[in-house]
Amino acid sequence: MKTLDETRLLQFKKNLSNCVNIKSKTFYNKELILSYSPIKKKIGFITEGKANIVKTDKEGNTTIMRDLKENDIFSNLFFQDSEDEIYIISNGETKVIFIDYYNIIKNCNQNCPFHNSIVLTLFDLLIEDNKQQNEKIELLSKRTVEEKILFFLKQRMNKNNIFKVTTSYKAIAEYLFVDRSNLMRELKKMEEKGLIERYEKTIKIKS
Amino acid sequence: MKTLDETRLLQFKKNLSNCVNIKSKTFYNKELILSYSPIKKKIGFITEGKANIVKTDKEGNTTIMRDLKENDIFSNLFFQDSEDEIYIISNGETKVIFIDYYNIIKNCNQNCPFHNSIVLTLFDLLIEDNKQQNEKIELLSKRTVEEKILFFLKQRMNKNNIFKVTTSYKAIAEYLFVDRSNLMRELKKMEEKGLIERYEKTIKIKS
DNA sequence: TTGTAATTGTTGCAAATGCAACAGTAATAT
DNA sequence: ATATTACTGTTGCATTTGCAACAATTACAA
Repeated sequence: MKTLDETRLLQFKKNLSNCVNIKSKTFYNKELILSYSPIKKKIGFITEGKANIVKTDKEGNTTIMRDLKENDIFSNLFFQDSEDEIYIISNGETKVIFIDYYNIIKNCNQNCPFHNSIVLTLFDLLIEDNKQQNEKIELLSKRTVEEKILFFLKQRMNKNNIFKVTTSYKAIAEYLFVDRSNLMRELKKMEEKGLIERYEKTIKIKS
Repeated sequence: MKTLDETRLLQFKKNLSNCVNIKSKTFYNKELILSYSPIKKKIGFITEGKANIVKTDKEGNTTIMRDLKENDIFSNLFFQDSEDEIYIISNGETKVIFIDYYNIIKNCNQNCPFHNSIVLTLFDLLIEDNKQQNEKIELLSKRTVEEKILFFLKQRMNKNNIFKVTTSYKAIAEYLFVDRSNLMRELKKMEEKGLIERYEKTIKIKS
């Protein structure tokens, strides 16, 4: 049984609007949702759309650290001060609720009836995020590009073993932290080996 | 200012013993602390010593996914059912407090005065864990072994730019997901380049 | 619609990396 | 004290990977 079902998330959103000073905001494609800040501690919750956690190092190399989607949370609390710059960037139209960290640790009102429930849901959302991070670490622990691709595909394929590239091969390569041309080359090899079938942006996993 | 200072962690441990049905247990070197289980949902808190999150794939390859130390939390809730097996293994003598997940989501007693505080501390511990995971992802996003080594060393060096290998080079290679012999080779190259100085298990970072 | 920018697909090549093997050393157990 | 096991350090070699460059295609904006 999932700990975070639709009903609970709906309740969560309702509670939020009753309890904490929340701010809701809509972003369009490639807008900055949140950047590292030790001052304004915020937790964000995606109610609609998608976003990426993007890192840029001092040489200007950009990597996609994480994909975020509806019902995922993120926070500048998750990042340490670093040489690299880390941003949350919208991927298409994205609606976000911002929750002030201090509203969580301090009870918003005396005995606010919603507070407990909100904190517990945030707790479970954090666990869910933690799980996703572990998956990413597991993905990156794969030794070869082929293994990474297979792990990635198997995680995302539907019932019919089909995965559709909704973003781009470029984005996938960035997500896997591998060279794009090498990703293409490996996909071709995998097709020759019979591991996958590929028709443009549709991939069928055969193993 | 740190959100999780010594005082607060001390209070946390005290509260735990007053509130939730906790179990404290001591493990010796290389013992199994926790494994994946969808039934018994537990959160562990390390009060003394160190541990590793270790993954073994179906070919038997073992990788160290994370290092855990005093005041870190872990949970089988953080892992999804997977082909690979994931365990928490003690690294030397390790003391752990186990907290039942259901004791967190259900208030242990009516209006237990400790509960709120415990949940909030767990919340912050989760954020801290999240941060550490992001650091690991950032580490793995580095393109070359040299970059990985430097990132790893800079994170762990002391005020005098010294890092002491307390575990083993083998363990570090596993943590960086790189070949051990290649790690040694790169260390040698880095020494020749003047990036580091090395005397057995003591490394001085010079950049 | 047309021009511009972004993505895809491909390849040669150099460099980085993993693998295997082995000797030497250190740590641990008997 | 000695045997056994684990770790360190090194190397040759094959393979994988990233990089650079380019044409072809697709998406997007003026």
